[in-house]
Amino acid sequence: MRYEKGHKDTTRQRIIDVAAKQFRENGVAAVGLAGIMSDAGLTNGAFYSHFESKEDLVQAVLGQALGRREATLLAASEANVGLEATIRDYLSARHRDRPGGGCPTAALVAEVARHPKATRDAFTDKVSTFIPLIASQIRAGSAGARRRNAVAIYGMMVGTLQLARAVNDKELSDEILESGVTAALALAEGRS
Amino acid sequence: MRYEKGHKDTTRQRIIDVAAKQFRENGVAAVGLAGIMSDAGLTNGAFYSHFESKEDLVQAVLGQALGRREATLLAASEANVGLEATIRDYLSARHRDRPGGGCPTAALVAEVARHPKATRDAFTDKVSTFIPLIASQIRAGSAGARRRNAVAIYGMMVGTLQLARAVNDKELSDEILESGVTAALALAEGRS
DNA sequence: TGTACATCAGTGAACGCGCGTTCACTGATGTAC
DNA sequence: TGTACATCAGTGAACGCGCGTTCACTGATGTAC
Repeated sequence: MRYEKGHKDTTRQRIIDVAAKQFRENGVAAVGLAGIMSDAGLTNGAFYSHFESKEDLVQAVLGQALGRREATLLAASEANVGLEATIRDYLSARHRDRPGGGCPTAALVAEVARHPKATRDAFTDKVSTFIPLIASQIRAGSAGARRRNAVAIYGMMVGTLQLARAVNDKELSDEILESGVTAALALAEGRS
Repeated sequence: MRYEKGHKDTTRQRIIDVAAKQFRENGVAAVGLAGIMSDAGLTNGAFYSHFESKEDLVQAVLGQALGRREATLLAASEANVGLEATIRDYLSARHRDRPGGGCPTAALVAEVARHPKATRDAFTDKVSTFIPLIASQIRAGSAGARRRNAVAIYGMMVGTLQLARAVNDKELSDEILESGVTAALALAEGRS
């Protein structure tokens, strides 16, 4: 072989994309490197010419997936459209039913809490940028109240999406999503 | 050997207690049966005279740990003390720092969503009983609004506790807990 | 232009290890006669 | 009262398997002279 310029970056990106999907669908601990590599069309051994370890891949996945969320939030913030669309999209049946392409926080936050410092640092950095991005889209209240409500909205979106995914009853699951939307919209409007 | 009456139940309970702690601390997927059994003072093989499989143990743990939470909620509801103490206790630094003895939902909800139907059924049953128990402690609003806010409070408590645990910055983590308390109390008072 | 060597993404077999699960066995006690 | 057998919680070695990781090797291309 010998590959065109940028080939290695493309391959690395393909591994990250596959891992991002599998991690969110099944959790980091339950996903093996062999399965990731074969879905990426490669063999086992090639993994270590792209990443130092599984943990290194976890950090790359988190950084990139959370970075994408950040970009979306930033675009919404600059377009000055308000949080409603973001909240409705986040707490939708579609998002609930497609964890593989969805929010990495909702899928992985509990696992991240048990991972090494470097991984938690990467996560913390992104959370720190999410909060003011959400706060900037809240209409009313002091700066402190807007920030407080931003944190609460983020926490509620993550928690209600997870509940809706875990519950084994479609009606209850839909109700959880709707309740989350109503309460999050109230916080987004600066009420309470 | 040969053991006094009730010995086997005591042993089974000890296994469940050890597993409940380890699962909440490290996640179901990351915890092995050998470690559970040795912490319970037993050897590998004894496991299968108490449980049919690891999944069977997961169900026993979830049922019991969630049942304990239900009993606490029920007591608070009957004492008619309001939700404030429950919320402050849930979103406390103490609870954040001791996942092993804490809320099984916050620790395991994302994993439960990926487990077999029987496990998710056990979880769904308990969530279904939690919601009216929380709703009954909300002061104002129509029955529908109280139930809606109960779901939102539950989701927010779970999500903000998880965020506070994952974040690697004590100040930010404390802020997340405080923001959750403020917003949850607002919902508990029937505002918004 | 032709030859020798360097580069390097990817291969695929192998490493030791811990997993969930199985099973023949132990040994203290209870029961039957 | 003494003997033979049944019971059963727990032991501990072993099962096959997939894990993360390592490594000698391949082979197409680029570079040096």
